[in-house]
Amino acid sequence: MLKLSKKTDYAIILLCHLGDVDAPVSAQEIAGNYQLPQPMVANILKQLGAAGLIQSVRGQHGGYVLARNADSISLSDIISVTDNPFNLVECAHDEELCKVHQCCPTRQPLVALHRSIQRFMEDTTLSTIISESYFENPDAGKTHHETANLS
Amino acid sequence: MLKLSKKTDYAIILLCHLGDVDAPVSAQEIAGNYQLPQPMVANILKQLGAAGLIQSVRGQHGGYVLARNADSISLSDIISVTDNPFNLVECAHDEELCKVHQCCPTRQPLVALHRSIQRFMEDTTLSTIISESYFENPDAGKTHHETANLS
DNA sequence: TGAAATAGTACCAAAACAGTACTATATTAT
DNA sequence: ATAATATAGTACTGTTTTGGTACTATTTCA
Repeated sequence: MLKLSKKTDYAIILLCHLGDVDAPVSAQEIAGNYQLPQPMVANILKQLGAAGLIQSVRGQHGGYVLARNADSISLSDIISVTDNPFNLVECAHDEELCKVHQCCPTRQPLVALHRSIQRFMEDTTLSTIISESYFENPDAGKTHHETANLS
Repeated sequence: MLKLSKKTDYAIILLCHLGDVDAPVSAQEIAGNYQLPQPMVANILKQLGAAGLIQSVRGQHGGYVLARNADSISLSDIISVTDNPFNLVECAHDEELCKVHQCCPTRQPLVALHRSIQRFMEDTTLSTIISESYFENPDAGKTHHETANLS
């Protein structure tokens, strides 16, 4: 289905939160804040850490902080970690995967759609997301947010 | 995952084919032509028929023809039938589905992405696809195509 | 040394996907 | 008439993905 996975959905929320504070934030803290399943949140944070999008601080009072500036983390980066590298159609990146690229009636336009989406996701950064969410909700800068359930 | 299902992939191929000929084409004929699994092709055609995108002709020498002009069948129409109505995030259509739309940090930008993709899929019609595929491959008008495997 | 955190996996149930199969009905050629 | 060739409708199944849990080890600080 053409839909973001919950994992990606959650990841965006977590990253938005991290982009919003300076001190390390723990998995438990975020999970409690948005009422998301704690083990899931922990796992996603581990993955985001392994991918280098966030940095971990171990030990008591540890947690996670963004590894780079919010405007250098794109939606595409996030999806690559929590979903997979985006591929609307398999042949979008590797033309040879399509056995009949010589006369495939659908490749050209689908690859065009793929590129269009890809570009959008590269242009949309965490800071875009954060600032847009502020626009919709002036209170979002507070420490406490409510449950979120998007995708 | 953010990927087209095989069903949608096949559906586009089938519709392209139907948009290319005037006489009714049978499921068997198309399946053989592209070397796609015949029962799948048959099922997809049934679905497309039930949805009103194509018209069926029963009995011997029966088959399917497009129910409307190729430029009035959009990618969005197709995906609605073979995948589901497109929903990048659940709250895109029904704001109330998101329990915290008041302070959800991700809704605004994701809905923007949703709309952008949605619009692209509405603007891309079967005739767009067919003409673009011709541009890539001048031989595509022939009766016989090779196996296609996109998504 | 114990509490609180991350690190790294391994696991599991439920849903979606890809594909098959079967029965019924319609149309046409013979 | 009836056999052949289609669609119509629907139910089924194996595999993969998704969503979520659990466990063990390690790090850090009070």
